[in-house]
Parts: sequence; C-alpha cells; structure tokens
Amino acid sequence: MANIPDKPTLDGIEARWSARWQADGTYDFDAAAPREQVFAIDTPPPTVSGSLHMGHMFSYTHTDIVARFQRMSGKAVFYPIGWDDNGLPTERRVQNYYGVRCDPTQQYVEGFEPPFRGDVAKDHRPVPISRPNFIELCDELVEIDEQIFEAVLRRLGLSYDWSYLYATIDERSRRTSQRAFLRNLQRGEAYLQEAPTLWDIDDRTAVAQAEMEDRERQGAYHKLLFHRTDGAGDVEIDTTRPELVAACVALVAHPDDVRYQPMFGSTVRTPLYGVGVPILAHELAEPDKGTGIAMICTFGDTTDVTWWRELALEMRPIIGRDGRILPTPPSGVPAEPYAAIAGLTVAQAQKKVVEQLAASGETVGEPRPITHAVKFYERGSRPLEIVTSRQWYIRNGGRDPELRTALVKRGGEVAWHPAHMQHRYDNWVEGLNGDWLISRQRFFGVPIPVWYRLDDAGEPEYDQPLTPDESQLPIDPSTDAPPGYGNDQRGQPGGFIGDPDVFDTWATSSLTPQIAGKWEEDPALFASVFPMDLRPQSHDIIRTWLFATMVRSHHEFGSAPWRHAALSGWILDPDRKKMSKSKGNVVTPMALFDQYGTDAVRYWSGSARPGVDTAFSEDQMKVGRKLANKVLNVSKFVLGFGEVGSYEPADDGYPPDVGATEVVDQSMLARLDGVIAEATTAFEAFDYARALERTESFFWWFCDDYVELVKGRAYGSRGDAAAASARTALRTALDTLLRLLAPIMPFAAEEAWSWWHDGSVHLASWPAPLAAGGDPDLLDPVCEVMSEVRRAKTEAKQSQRAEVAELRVWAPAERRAAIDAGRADLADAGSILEITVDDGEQLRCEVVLSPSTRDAPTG
RNA sequence: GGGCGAUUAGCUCAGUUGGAAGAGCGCCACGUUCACACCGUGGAAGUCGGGGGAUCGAGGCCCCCAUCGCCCACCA
Repeated sequence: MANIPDKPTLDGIEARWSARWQADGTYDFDAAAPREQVFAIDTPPPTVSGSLHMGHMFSYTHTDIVARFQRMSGKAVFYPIGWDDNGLPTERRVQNYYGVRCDPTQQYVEGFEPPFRGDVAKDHRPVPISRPNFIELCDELVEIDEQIFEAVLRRLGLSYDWSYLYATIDERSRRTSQRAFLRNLQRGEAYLQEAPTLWDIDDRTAVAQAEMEDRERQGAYHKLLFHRTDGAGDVEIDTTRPELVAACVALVAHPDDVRYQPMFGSTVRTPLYGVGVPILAHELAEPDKGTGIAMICTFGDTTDVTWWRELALEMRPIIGRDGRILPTPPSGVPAEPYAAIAGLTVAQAQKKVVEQLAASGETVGEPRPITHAVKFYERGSRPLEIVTSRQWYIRNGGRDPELRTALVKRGGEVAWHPAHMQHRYDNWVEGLNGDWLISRQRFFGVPIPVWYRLDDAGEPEYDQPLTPDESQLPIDPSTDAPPGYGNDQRGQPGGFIGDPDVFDTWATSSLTPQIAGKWEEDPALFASVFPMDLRPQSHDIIRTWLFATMVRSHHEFGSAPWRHAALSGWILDPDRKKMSKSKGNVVTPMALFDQYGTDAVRYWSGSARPGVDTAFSEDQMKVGRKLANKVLNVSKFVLGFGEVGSYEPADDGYPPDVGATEVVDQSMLARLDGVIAEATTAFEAFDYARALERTESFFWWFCDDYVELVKGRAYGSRGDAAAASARTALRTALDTLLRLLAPIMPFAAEEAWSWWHDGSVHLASWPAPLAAGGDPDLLDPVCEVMSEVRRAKTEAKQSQRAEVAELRVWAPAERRAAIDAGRADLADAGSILEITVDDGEQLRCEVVLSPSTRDAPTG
C-alpha cells in the first residue's frame, strides 16, 4: 500500500487532521435528513469567563465519543456548540480585567479606553463607566476568550458542526430568550411580583433558589429579654441575629409547646425599642431549639419569610440593598436607639446592638459561639440578605403542586444515564419552595423585553406591562420605545419606562435546544432536531440548567426537551477532593495534549464509566498513549503484508471476510464479532467505557497473541493459500478495530485509516456483524499452549526466539481438536521443531528447548 | 433530618441475569532492536469494608452496621 510511513508517529497528527476535517466539512450536519435519522445533542455551552479545565475535557469527550458512534451508525448528528457568555461571571471578569465597574448613571464615552487590559494594578480603584461602555468591554473580552476556547475544543477533536456556533448574548439568543419569555407572559407562566427576595448585597441583585448554597459560618447565640405587657416577667429568646431586633414583628413557638401555650395571643415589648409584638403559634417553631421560642424579623432568614406570609405579619425592614442598615427606622420603631445603627453594615450593627443590650440589661449571659449554616449566593462572598423587591418569576411548580407533579412526570419521560441521577431531579423538584426568579439587576444580559406605562403622576403601572411584537425582537427597552410610543415619552407622565433588568443567565441557557435548533426561525431545522436526543451535562447543574430547560420545554411544547440525559461525573484530585482552580498549579488541557497527545487524554476520559467521579490520572494517559502508538504500529505491520487473497478494501460498506479459510483465522474473527456486538450494545446505551474496555481488551489480545501466532504464516511459511487467509483476517480485523476505536481515539484511528482508505474513518460505517462462522473459543487452548512455551523460555532465561526441540501437549479430547488446528501456527510462532498432542485430563505442556539454543553463549 | 452513590491487589478501576477472584499502572525477573524501547515475555501480590440471612453455591441477592463522598432540607 502506498502511504505507510517508515516510522509512524503520533506527533503532530492533531493539527493535521483537525485542519483536514475542517476543510472537508467532515462533521457537517445534514439538515436534509429526516428526524428519525437525526441524532441531536444539546451541548453544554461553556462559561467563557472562566477557563476550560480538565472537567470540561472529561465530559466533553464523553459526548463526542457518543456523537462519533452515532455518526458512524448512520445518523445525521446535530452537534452544535455555543458560548455561555452573558451574565454576572462575564461582568466580574471584565471588571477585573479592565479595572472598571458599571455605573448606569454615567454618560457614554465615545472611544473609551479602559485603564488596563489584564494585569490591573493592585491598588487600582475601579473606574465607573456607563452601561453602554461596559457592555462594549464585555463584548470585546468575550470575543478574545471565545477564540481561546475554540482552539482548545478543536484540539480536543470535538466533532462539532461549528457553523451552528451560538453565544448566549448574540442576537439570535436574545431574540429566542425574549420570545420564549413573552410566550410565558402571554400564557400566564411569567409574572411580576413584589416580594421578599434573596439578595446579594455585593452584586446588588436578586438571586434564585437554585443559585443559593449553604456555608458553615461562625456565629453566636445571644439570649434576649422580651417584656410581657401583663407584667408577668420576661420571655427569653435565643437569636444569632440580635441586630434585627428593630425588625422584629412577632415571637413564635410551637402550638403544642405547653411552656408558651398560655402566652399565645398576648403581647410582649421588644428590648431596646419597646415595640409591642404578638406571641404566636406555628408548626415550624422547634421546641428544642434555643429556648423554644423565636423572634420573627423581616427578614433574617427564609423561615421568617414563611412565618411573615402565613401569619400575615407586619413589615419592618431595616436592611437596605447595599447590606447596610436603612437610614430611617420602620414605622413605629423609635428613632433614638435606631440612630446608633443607621448606616452600619450588618456586622457593625450587630456589635453595636449587643453593646446596647448589655447596657440596658436586656441580654442574659455571654454569647454562646456556634457554627451554623448560612445561605450564600454560590458566587458570592457575603451572606445573602432578604429584601423586598419587584421581580419577574416563571412558574416552576414551587407554588403549584400540580405543576410540580407534571414536571416530575416529565423527568420520568427522560432516560437518565446513570439512572440514579433521576433521584436528584425528583428530589430537587419536590423540594422547591418558590417560583423561578429570572430577573437580575445587572447589565450584561438579555434585557427583559417589557415597558411600563407611567400614569399622570409619573408612577409606573406595573400590572399591565407593554410588550413588543415578536417581529421586533430582540429589543432593548432602555433604548427602544414600545409600540405606539415615541422615545420622547420615555420617563414622562403618561409615557413609559423600560424595565431596567436583564434575565438571569439560566433563563437564556435554559433555551439551548431552541437557540441551537433555530426555533421559529428555521422551522424545518427545528422540527428535525427537537426534541433532542441527548442532553449531556454535569450532575451539579441538574437543579439549574437541566431543570430550567425542562420547565421551558414543558411550558412551550408540552414535552421533555430530550430523550436522554447523560450526567458526567467530576474530576477528583488524587486525594479524592473535587479538583478546583483554587488549589493552584492545576494542569491545563493544552499542556496535557502536548505531553501525551489528544487521543491519550481522550482515552483517560473514555475509560471512566458514565456519571462516576473520576480521579485525575496521568498514568491512564500514558496507557492511552501506548494504545494509540500501538494502533499505528500494528497497522503498519498488518498492512505491510500487502493485499492478497480475496480481500477488497471498501470505502464504505464492510469488507468481506470470505478469504479467511483457516479455522484459526475464523476463530479470531468470530471473537471479534462478539466484541462488535458488545461494543455496539454498550454504545447504544451511552456506555462508552464498556465499549472501550471490550475493544481495547480484544485489541491487545489481537496484537500479543493472534498476530504473533499467525505472522509466520502471513509471511508465507505455509504457502500462498494459508498466507492469504491470515492476511485477509488481519486486514479485516484491523479495519474493524480502527472503526471501533475511532470514537475514542479519532486521531490515531484516522491516521492509520488514511494509509489504506480514501475518506475519513469517521464517516465510515460502524462495523456490522462479521459472518465469520468460526468458533470464538477455539483459540483459547492454542493461546494457553503458546503461553506455556513462553513461560518455559522465560524461566530458562532464553529469548522468545529460542528454538524448541520438542513440545509435548496433553489435553482433553475436546481441546485437542483446537490445538491440532493451531499446531502449525504454534510451531511457527514458538520456533518449535516437533509437537505431539496426547490425551490428558487437563491441558498440560512439556517444553524441551533445543540444546544448541540453551547452551549458546549469551550476549 | 431526607435521599443517592461508593467501599475488590500498593495505586486507578473492571467484574451485565449468583456457578472455581480480573485488568492496567507500579514492583521483580528475563528477553529483544527482522511492526512497536511510546517494546516483548513471565512472576509475586486480594479472608472482594464489617456482621447476619435465604441458597447446593455470594464480590454479586435480603437485613443491619461502619467509613467516605455527593444532593436536598424551614440551620431562630
């Protein structure tokens, strides 16, 4: 054959084949394919404000392996990629990269030059810039980051159709996001409500339940005295937040708590302020926590919100959106003690209040330190507060048992891989306690496409938002005017104002099937890719991305958005902790590609079972490197025998195996046939790891035993007919193995394939069953005998090429036939002069090395 | 507090309907440059977390316990 290199090498094959695939459009989606022949993947768009790490390489490889299998199986694979670039993470990166911050009150500056581009000076104070200037910098940095991302993903060999590339901030995504929201609004699935909201005081934005996490923090119980108005003494309550005493609206105990039953309905005066608050009963109060009676404040935690709502309590907010105590006390709260804390941070206020309580004698004993869980925004650095604000919500079942049940049912329509991941979904949906808050008081995001009429007094009429026609999308209500209005009416009584907020990034990324499939913009495409076949993602975002996508699809289409969900595991440090950037000196994907080769890194990913957290292992990459190298070398060797016999290489279609006339060769092919079946079944169930394991195991057996056994014959030691059988079987097996390995090791497989085929192995058909007709187990006793011969030579400290004068084998009758069939090949492979086979109860060998060999001087 | 997963050789992990403990790495020994030193051959190494139970038979099935990890929870 023409193109076999003298010295095969893995070096540089990624660059060569990546360029070739791109030039040839190897992975282009066939948009004309009918739905049943399409395999559509809802690829996770990486957050471009971070960096691509090994976790991405790991899970993205899994998906790519599946995509390649499906493509070879004859599917038109719809495999788009996008960038998740809108939202807070990008804003933060822009702030840190350019040394700026967004201040909507600033005026736009034409041609603004940021103070830095990377390497911001340590003592630099962020320069306030206008929102349009800030957005421009976001767009600029996102573009830079995305180019770097693309280079890494191409190097990983991901078989995307890059022509469907999208970004969650691009025009189509904005249009899709706004359209979906307007539909939700029309159907009553989206609504605006003023309510207590979890609030991040640093980012100055509301956050959703799904983005909240608990962190252990040091705190302390303070015992406070509330004074009974009937003069019967004081009530002691324990609290970790004494600074909120001014916000106290009631005390609460469990209805069955006999200690407090007599007090229910009576009134106590708060310490310091003397404000009268009722003592009430509620099931959520826990008798064995603290003194068994708690103070309800607006708001200290989410339980306060529940109590406030269910007990219909007053509102006495004292914490502002900047996390500081409001300048003026709530109505009915005396100004005098309050003045001391006005304007302080929560931490400062707590210290002050504790001093005040000590001075007034309304605290008992010393604070008792405790460690307790406090709610944080997952990207935040200070505890969340709860403030009242007007926000947009989408119904997700959090307040509607019927919808919740329906969404759990939708989850049941999806096949989960691994299956137990469905528990996480069910668990989350069943535990929801509020609707999905989608509005964010941020800047770099999809604007909420509504305006509000201003009444004659200039007050917004929030209950009847003005909406654009879908044909106008995307719009920006801060610059566009609503239908029937002119921009000169902006902010004027009788005119309008735009909603100043943007959607949370999940509100847009929950629409990735719609965005990638060009919903409402290319109906033919959308019809052929939706519902998608596969959603691959990490299990830690089941509650966000997966669930949110389900909600949007349920509302819009009344179906699940995909048929399968494949949840990948995490990468763990060797010490079994989740690998994190904070640990420093984490390896970068590019460095590993350079060191081991892409196929080797992919091999490490592919050998991890679906959904299982996996230790980062360079050892596994070394093994992958060995395998890739072996693929090239054995290919060279097999192809070096040349084309003989009836073998005809086929460009697509499967090569015929009719030339294998020897039972030894037929046995190998029968065994390979079993591997094809197992690998195919495994791949169809998304179990790429099993497919790899079976293929790899056969591959090494093929190289170490079968090739060794028949190579003498393939060279022609027993004549042309016997050689032709061996050569045909070798080439058939090689052809099959390259196809089986192509999804895992696309570069090495393509390289070896290219030596003797036109066209890409990645467009070749997946191996069909081989009608070999042989006995797959026939070679077992032959290989056992070969192993015995090798052992004898090794124990005699001889070369494997050492001559054997005589090999005597005893075997049960049913195995003798197999050994007889392989005896000529055995003689060749082991340099054996004479083989005798006799009956015996068990397989047993006696190996007599030739004296001349044994006595020959070594070295 | 509720739920899920894991526990097999020094390390990383397979072990698919229960039928005589496996692989790779590492280690030891030997060999070899005629496909492959990114090589080959062979070897040592495990009371399958612990305890019960059903079975002729359990790493696999049932119950209990322990340890680790993760998810969820209304954590005053």
